[in-house]
Amino acid sequence: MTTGGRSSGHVRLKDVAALAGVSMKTVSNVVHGYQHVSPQMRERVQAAIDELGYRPNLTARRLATGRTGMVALALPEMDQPYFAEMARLIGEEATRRGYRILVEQTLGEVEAERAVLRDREEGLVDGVIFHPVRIGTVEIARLQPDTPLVLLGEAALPLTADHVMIDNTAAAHEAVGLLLAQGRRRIAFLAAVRGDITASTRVRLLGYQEALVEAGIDPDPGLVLQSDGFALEDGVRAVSQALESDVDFDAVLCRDDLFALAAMRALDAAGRSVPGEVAVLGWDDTAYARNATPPVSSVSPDKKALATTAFDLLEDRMTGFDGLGRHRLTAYSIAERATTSPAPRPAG
Amino acid sequence: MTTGGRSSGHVRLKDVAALAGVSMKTVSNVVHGYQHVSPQMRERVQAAIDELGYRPNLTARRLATGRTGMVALALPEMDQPYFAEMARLIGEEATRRGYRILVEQTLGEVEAERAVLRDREEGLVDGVIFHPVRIGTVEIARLQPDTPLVLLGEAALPLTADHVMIDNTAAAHEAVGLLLAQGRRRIAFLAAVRGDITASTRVRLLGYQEALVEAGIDPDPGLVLQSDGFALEDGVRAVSQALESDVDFDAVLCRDDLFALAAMRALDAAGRSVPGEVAVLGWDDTAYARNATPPVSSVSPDKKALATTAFDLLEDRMTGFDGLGRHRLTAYSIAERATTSPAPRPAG
DNA sequence: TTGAAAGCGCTAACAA
DNA sequence: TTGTTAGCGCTTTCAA
Repeated sequence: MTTGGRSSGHVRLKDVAALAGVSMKTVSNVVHGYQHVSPQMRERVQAAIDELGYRPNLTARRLATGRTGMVALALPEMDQPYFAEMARLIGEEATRRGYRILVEQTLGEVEAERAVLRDREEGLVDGVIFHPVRIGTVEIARLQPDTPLVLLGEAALPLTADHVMIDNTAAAHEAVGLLLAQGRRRIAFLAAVRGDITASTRVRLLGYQEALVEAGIDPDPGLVLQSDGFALEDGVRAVSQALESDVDFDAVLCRDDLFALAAMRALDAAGRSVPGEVAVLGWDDTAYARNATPPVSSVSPDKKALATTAFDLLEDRMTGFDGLGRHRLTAYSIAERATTSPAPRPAG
Repeated sequence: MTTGGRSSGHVRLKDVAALAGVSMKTVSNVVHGYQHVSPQMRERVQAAIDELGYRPNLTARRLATGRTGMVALALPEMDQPYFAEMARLIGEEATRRGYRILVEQTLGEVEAERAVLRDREEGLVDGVIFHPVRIGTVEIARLQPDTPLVLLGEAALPLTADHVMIDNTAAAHEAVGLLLAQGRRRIAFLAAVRGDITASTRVRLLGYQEALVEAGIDPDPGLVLQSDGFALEDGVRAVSQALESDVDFDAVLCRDDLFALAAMRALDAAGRSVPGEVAVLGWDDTAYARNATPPVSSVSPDKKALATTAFDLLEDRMTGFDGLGRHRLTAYSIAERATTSPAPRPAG
């Protein structure tokens, strides 16, 4: 063993073979830890590898094997806490299983989402985990990618691709049930963005209604608060306006934790106490909710389970499974924190 | 033009050439939009491409060109807001320049960081953008990767690799200056994690001291608050303990926005008003700070500039530049929000 | 302007 | 157990 590695640019398998005086196959065997290699042979080859500082060229290996060892993760925005947390978990899962992650940000643009399916990942990755927000079931089915595909989220549920999510309707139902059990009666739903009702909103709204009706309460359309966009300020404005128009509510279920923070801010500005006068319940149980003061209650999808399940399904397909799309529901819970405490405390 | 694409598994360049009755080179020319191709030829080939639904195999292209079109982004954790936001920006920058991003989470583990340099990215990516937290200058210099490398953060500044950061000492200096200008005199520094003083902390602490001395104030070691870890709870505990031990301070500069939230929570629990009794200043200007109520002031590195500069340097190297490491400082500012307002309001 | 063919570096079937 | 060699699919020099 010499002092490692000439800093030369390219050391090829062939070079190692030449130096060790063996065939490429033998070197390959050593590189792969193949069983039937005599110890002395192994040592000789390893010495050559060390001396030259040889590293296999992964691209070449890929071309030869047809396996890339990479999985694409396509999601709207990496910096939204929910997606950031999912990305982290999926990344960890990937590492555990020997894959690497290629991230594709769609930024919620239709074209970018189409591109994910259409031509972007060709031969580049072994599979794709995709959280669409714009394109739906039909289009995905039509684009028929031949790369294994697993979908996340509520936007698209084609029969041809695997899919994982939590039961949003049930979760919303349960969330409202919790608020009802705590004595809330006028429960607002801060979820809809004007002119842009997402699939998630739709299914959650259903659960919201179900729970109310079940409790003998007539859903009041005035309690479905609409915002002009997805930013914090949009949420604040929506809640503030409701407050100013004397919309009467004692709880608000929010589309995500950001909107829960928005509700907190609007309520704070209006001098309403939380949870005394108004309970606030977020969605996704992200760092936003956990780290806020007071800590915000939130519907908590089991993100680890989502990540694991998605990868399970994907790995099936990457290793040959070719059946119809499978749909999995993973667990969720409701993280009860300070903003939904049942014991009202006096205002201000 | 027939109805597009047989759903066959593999369509090769060769197949297109055969169908169009031309050579592979011609097909390749069309695929690449090469100038000198007669219109009728182009049309004929394009028809064949459409008919077969041909998509170039990127892995093969890579092997042939030696260019992968991918850049690795190695960072500790994708779900920490600062890194999430950087990842988003770098991702956008990559898209803009025609690269894709391979994300490598080191989770702050030494071995993972070593692996980034050592053998993980060989032939897989054209370059690496790496934010180390564990390994330092010397080790990076020793590992000498032959892949173009640009470093982010304060941990390592080898002479051999490019590097981008903000001037942390100056920023801390300026931050403390701002607090002083607002009349604060007992400024705490919530930055150090016991037994794990990071490079960032070190340089910021320097700026903190400089500013105090400049103002004729003797730095009080008791005002350097130490936590037991990086989590919110650790920060809360550190601040609460200081409060309980009657450490007297009227401002606290935090190592990151999470610790600023921690300070807010501890202060809130102790009934101290912010910014009335205590000003709070975070670091990184992440969504945590922007979306909290009240909005938290924060030292704001120009993340866009960091991302752009990092990519500029990297692209230089990927296209042949091979000089010594270059070091760039990018802009920062201080985002003044509600927690540092100079006008104290009454408590409670 | 288009064609032929030699790689890119590795893998794996087949031989020895 | 080790060696030979034909691909993997695309690019690109050199010729035509």
